Amino acid sequence: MKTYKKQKNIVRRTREDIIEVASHLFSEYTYLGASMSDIAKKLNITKAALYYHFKSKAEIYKKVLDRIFSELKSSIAEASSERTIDKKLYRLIKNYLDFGLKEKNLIRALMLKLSPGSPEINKHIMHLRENIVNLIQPLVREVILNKKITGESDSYLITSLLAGMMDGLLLEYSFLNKKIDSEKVSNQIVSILF
Amino acid sequence: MKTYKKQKNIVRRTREDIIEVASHLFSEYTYLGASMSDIAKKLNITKAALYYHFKSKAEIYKKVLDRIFSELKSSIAEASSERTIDKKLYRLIKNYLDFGLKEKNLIRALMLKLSPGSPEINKHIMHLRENIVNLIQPLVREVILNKKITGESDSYLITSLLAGMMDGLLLEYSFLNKKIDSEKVSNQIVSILF
DNA sequence: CATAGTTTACCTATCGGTAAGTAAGTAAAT
DNA sequence: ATTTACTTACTTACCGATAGGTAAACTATG
Repeated sequence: MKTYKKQKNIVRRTREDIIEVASHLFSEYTYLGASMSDIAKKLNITKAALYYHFKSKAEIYKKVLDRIFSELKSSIAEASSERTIDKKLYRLIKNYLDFGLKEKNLIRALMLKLSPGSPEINKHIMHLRENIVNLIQPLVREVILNKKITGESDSYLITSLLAGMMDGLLLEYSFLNKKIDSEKVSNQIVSILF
Repeated sequence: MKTYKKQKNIVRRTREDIIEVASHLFSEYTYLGASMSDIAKKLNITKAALYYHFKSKAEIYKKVLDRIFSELKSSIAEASSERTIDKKLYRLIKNYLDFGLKEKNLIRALMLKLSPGSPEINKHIMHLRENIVNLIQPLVREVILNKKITGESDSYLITSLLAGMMDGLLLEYSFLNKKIDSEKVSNQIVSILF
């Protein structure tokens, strides 16, 4: 039996480093705009080394998206821990906005289907995107039920509006390089929506 | 002996044709995702012919964006012709949504800074984008003044929210390939916002 | 015949990706 | 303790394909 131990004293985190660096480059220049060479150069390794750790560019990209998604997910989950529904909603919005501001560019890929090219990647994004909507919708439904919103409203549309509003806002502000006061804006959205 | 394509009675509008075709390809595959060869192939001409009409890929792209922008602009302008403020707002939203649905993908480039690469193009988009906000904001301000919206609201934020909501919605629906009932949604937005 | 419009043929740069080689470490057998 | 077998984590050097772009020859038409 041959059990090879992992190397001890050296902290091996090349894979994570690659994802980290790739994350920045993809978010800045999009999937097609950032090349494997670019990523390698920024890491001071060769392109071939990337292919030692990942089997393709698409695989790196998917891992990048997965990382962003899981961060966003826990950020949204945090909101559910609030006690009152109003607070939940407020926290959801604020966390979402804060997250989007931090990850300025990459969230676009996740939200906005910015990956041309392989259907494989599109499918992956589609899947993540659905997950996000599913995270938000229950909370919105809860709010609607609680507030007894007027007839026409359905939770799907409201969720779309809410998500759209947040995404759009983030884009607007990141586009113009404006600062955003997430607390103020969150409050405004809450008061506007319900 | 080479036989070149017949081109006698046909109307020569190659430049417009190029912009038309490029528009579709850019919107479907983004700037980086659509190549000059792709454009040429779809037009049944050669790549070199493109360079007879345009000096670079970037120039074609800018012209494409300009065309989209002017269409959007007149679509927004239409709203101002309505008599009551409520109607204006409704028309603004509906026209914007309808336009966005028609030009599904390209509006993204205009709205969402999807062009990596040359700063030249980014600058161009920035400029168009500002113009659009400037078109919308006066109407929103008018509505706010008229409705005497509650204290905290300022027209810039509301405009951002509105634009964001519309862009976000369009993306959401185009992403999921859902049909959108622009009348219903427009009404919902109006009633939610004000 | 002049010229607008197009094609052919080609350029260089870069793309994603791969084959082969290797220094350095690890684990087990001698 | 040394050797042997093997792994890890790379590098070098290259591949075919394609990118944007250009020079020059060609063709159709007014």
